[in-house]
Amino acid sequence: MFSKTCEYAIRAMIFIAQKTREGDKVGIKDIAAGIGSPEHFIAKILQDLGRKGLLQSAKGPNGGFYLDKPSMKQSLADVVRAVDGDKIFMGCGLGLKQCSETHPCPMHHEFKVIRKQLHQMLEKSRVGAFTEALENSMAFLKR
Amino acid sequence: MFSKTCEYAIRAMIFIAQKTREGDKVGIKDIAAGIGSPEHFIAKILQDLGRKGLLQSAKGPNGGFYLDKPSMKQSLADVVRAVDGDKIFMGCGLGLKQCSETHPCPMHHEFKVIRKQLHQMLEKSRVGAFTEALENSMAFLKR
DNA sequence: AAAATAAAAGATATTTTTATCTTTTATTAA
DNA sequence: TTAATAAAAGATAAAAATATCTTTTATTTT
Repeated sequence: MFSKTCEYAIRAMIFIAQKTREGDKVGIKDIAAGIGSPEHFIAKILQDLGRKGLLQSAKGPNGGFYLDKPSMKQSLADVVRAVDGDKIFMGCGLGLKQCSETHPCPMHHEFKVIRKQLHQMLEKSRVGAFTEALENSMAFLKR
Repeated sequence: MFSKTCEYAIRAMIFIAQKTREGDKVGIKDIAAGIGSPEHFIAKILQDLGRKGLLQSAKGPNGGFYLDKPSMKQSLADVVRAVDGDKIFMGCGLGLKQCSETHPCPMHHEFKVIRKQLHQMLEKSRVGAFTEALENSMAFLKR
């Protein structure tokens, strides 16, 4: 459904949000360990998310990644869009570039329903809103 | 959503079904031209689908690809499963292998709803049932 | 100021997906 | 039974995604 990069990004954002709530910044090693991703790979992904303003970071001792107030309120849809773009929300299910509302492919309307639901579901899910669910199963962003 | 391979496969199956309805077998070149795919690439994909029994083919003059009665009734879900496997229907939205009904990731239940709908939609769509929709817009399986 | 810490950036490597090219096998028709 | 046709199979190539390693820059603490 999403690229691996995007899956890692979502898991990392949720993980960082959780740590931020606890009042901590969190380093790359802890994030990689916490979500079960390759360390250098998630580092690259977070650099990119940082540049795009989806998360905050601080260099040096006691540094690490964290989320400011507005970042905590971002939706999973925002994360997906930043990483994979909006083709999952907009693109044709059969990969046809010319497919559109006025010039629909044979499956256009069927896919439209699914996409819309996926979109709404991801828009509703805020990265900072997983605390409760995660408290018992923090281990769960791994593997 | 699907791999490119899978998108081509779906488009080709619908295209072949249409030609079969018209009473013709159809060659690789026509298929490639008809769905806007690289010729050799779709050839490989169809070879694979043939081996798996999703379509039929005949070598030699007047040969080509076609669908027998049972093949015409296959669903798009069958095609997707044959090409991309069932991870799109079953896998965790966040890419977590251990995620399951009894040990769900934070987004498990939300994704479940979407997946189920996608699954049902694809199960309902038969490769042989696009004729009407396509008659006016056959050009549409291209690009 | 110097040493230590941690992210940012840059470069390289591996794997997977997508695409292409060539040869072989089966079938038909003349 | 030979020539032509068309898919099957095999081999190779290019591009994209995923992963790793090294160097640099910014920050903090001593």
